[in-house]
Amino acid sequence: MSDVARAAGVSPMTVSYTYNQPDRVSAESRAKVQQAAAVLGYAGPDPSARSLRYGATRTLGVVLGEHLTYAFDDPQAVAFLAGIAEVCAERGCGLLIVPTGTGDDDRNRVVAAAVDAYVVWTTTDDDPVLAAACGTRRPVVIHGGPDRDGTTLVGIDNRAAARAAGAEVFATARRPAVLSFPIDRNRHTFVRCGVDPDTVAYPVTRDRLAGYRDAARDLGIDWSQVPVGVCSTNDMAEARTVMRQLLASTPRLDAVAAMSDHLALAALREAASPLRVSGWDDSDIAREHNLTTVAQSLREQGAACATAAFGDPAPDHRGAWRLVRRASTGG
Amino acid sequence: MSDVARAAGVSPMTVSYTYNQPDRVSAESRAKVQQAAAVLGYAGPDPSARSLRYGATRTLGVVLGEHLTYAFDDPQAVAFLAGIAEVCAERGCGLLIVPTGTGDDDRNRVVAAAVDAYVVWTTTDDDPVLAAACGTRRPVVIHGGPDRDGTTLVGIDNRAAARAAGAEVFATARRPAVLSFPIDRNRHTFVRCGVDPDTVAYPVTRDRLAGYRDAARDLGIDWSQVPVGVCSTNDMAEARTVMRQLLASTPRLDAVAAMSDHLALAALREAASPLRVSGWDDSDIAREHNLTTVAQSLREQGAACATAAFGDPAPDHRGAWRLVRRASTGG
DNA sequence: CTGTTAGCGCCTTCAG
DNA sequence: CTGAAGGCGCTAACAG
Repeated sequence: MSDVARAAGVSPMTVSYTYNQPDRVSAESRAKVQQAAAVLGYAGPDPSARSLRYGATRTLGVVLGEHLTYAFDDPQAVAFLAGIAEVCAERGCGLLIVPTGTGDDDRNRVVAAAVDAYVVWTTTDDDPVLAAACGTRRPVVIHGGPDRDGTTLVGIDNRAAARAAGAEVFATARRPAVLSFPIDRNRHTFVRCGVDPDTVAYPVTRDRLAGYRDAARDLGIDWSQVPVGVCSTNDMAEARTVMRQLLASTPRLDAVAAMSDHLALAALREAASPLRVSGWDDSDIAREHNLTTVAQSLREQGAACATAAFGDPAPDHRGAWRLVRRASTGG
Repeated sequence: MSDVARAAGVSPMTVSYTYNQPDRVSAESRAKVQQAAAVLGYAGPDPSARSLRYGATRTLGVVLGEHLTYAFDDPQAVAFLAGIAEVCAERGCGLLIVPTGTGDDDRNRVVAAAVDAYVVWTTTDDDPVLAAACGTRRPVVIHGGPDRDGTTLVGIDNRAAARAAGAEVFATARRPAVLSFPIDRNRHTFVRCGVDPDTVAYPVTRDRLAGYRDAARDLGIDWSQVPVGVCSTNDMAEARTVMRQLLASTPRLDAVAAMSDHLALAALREAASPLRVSGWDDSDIAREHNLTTVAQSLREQGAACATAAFGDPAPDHRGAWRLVRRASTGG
C-alpha cells in the first residue's frame, strides 16, 4: 500500500480511504491511486492485515466432525452446510471449513483458524475438537449436542421425536428392534439388547435411544429385551449386515425403529416377512419408499446455527420436527 | 501475548516459542507460560497476526458460482467440494467458501478473502467474480473453464466426450435433439434449432454442444435442424417442461443427448414413444435407470484443483472420462 | 480533503 | 535457553 501511495504521490491514508471510504477522497486522488494500483498490480488491502487491525475476520468456522471427508457424503450434513452458507452469503461473511480427520493435529487447526465464531456439527461430550473450539473463547454453536456451558445449542428434541416415532412403529409390535447410529467414537458395529441410553456418548443418539425406550415402556414392552443394532456409519450396505444379524438373533422381528431413512430402507430390503419400519429425516428415500419418518430441516437448523454464531437471536428448533406417517407403519 | 508474558514473568518471545517451538523453551518456563495462559484465557497466537507475519493464510478459497446456495443442491458440485476438502484436510489447510450470489458485492468479497489461492467452479468467460479472483494475483485454478492466461485449468475434454456420447445416442436417430445447460448468465429457458456453440458463454456447455454437433455431422445429420432445449438449471421439473416443448416442435423426436443425468431422466419421463437418451456424470440416477452416460469423477477433479492451487503438479484430467453404454441407447 | 502518528499481535533476526 | 528491536500491512484518531 505504501508503494502505491508513493507511486501515486499521496499518503498511505489516501490509498486506504480510496478503498474503504471512496467518497472521502477527491476524484482526482482516487484516479491517481487507482492508476498506480493498476500499474503495480495492487488489488486492495491485505485481508490478514485488515483482520488484525479490525480484530475480526468476518468469517465463520465450521467443524464437520471427526472426518471432514465423510461429511460431504451425508446429505443431511450437506443440507446443514447449505443453511450455514445461505446466512454467510447474506451477510457477506466467509465460511471456513476447518479440516479435521487427521487425529491430534485437529485441535491445533481449530485453535489456529482465522474465524470469529464456530458452528460445530453434533459430536460426543468428550470430543477434543469441541473442547478446542470452546477453549478459543470464540462463540460456539453446537448442532444437536452436546449442550455445554457457554455454548448455544440448536436442534430438535430428539427424545420427544423418537418417542413419537417409537409409539407409531412399535404400536402393534411383539418383537421390536432399533437400528442405531454409533454409541461412541470407536464406532463399533454390534447388536445388543436393551442398550442403556446413558452409556451413549453421542447426545443425539442417546436422546433418540431414550425416546425409543420411552415409547417401548409406554407400550409395556420390556426394553431389556429389545435388540439394538448399532451401525458404524449411515451406510446402507453395512446396515443390511446389521439387519441380518438382528433377524438371526430375533427370528420373528416385526418392527424396526431406525435413526435414518437409509438405515430404515436397509431394514426393509432385508426383511423377509412383513415389518413395520420408521426412519428419520424425511429424505427423498423416505418419500420414494413410503417410509414413516421424523421430518426435520437440517437446512434451517444450519441457518439457525449460523445466525446464532453471529450473535443474533435464532429461532428455537426444539419443536421443529413432525412425525410423517406413511405405509411403512401400516399407513 | 504480552499480557501472558508479563503474568508468567517472561518475555513475549518465550511465550511465542512455547507455542511454536516448545523444545526451545525450558520445561519450567513452558509451565509458567501455560499456567499464565490458562489463567488469562489465552488460547494461542492470533491467527490473523500470524498470517500477516507469515504472509500466508494456509487457506484455500473456493468460488462456487453465481449462487453459492444452489451449489449445495448440485450433487456434482458437492462431490467436487468433497475432493477439495480431502486435499485441504491432508494438508491441514482451511477451506474458505467465498459467499457469492448477491451481485455487485461478490467481487469485493473475493478480493477481501484471506486465502492463498482460489479454486473457481466453472463459469463464463466474462464472469466479474472470476476476473476479481485473477486480479488478486493469487494462483487461480478453474474447473471446467474458461481457460485464462495465468490460471490453471482442470477438467475433462468435454467436446470429445460429447462427440462420443452423441455418436452413441444419435447413431440410429432421424430426429435428434439436445437438452442443454444455460448458454449465458441470463439463464433463459428456450428451444431453438442449431444453436451455434460459438455463441455460448459457458465453456463447458459450449464444448459439449460442439461435441454433439461434431457427432451429428459425423452421422450426416444437419445440425441446423437439430433442436436444442436450453434449461436454466439442472432441475428435473423444468427440464420436463422443456422436453414437452421439444416434443411439440419435433413430433417424431427419437434421440436426446442431455448434459446431465437429471435432464436425461426428465426426457425419458416425458417421452411417449421409444427414445434414445444419453446423460452425463454417471450418477446414481444413471445407474438406476440404465442411462448411457459420460462418466467422470468430480471428486477427483476437485482434489486435482486443490492440489494445483497449492502449487503442486496435478494429474491431467482431459482424458479422465468414459462413455458408459447402457440400455437407454439400445443396450 | 489529506497527512501524521501509533499500534493491532506476531515472529525473524540477532545479541546476550 | 532467553530477550530486544523491528516491521509485516493496515486504519482509528486526530491534526492540518
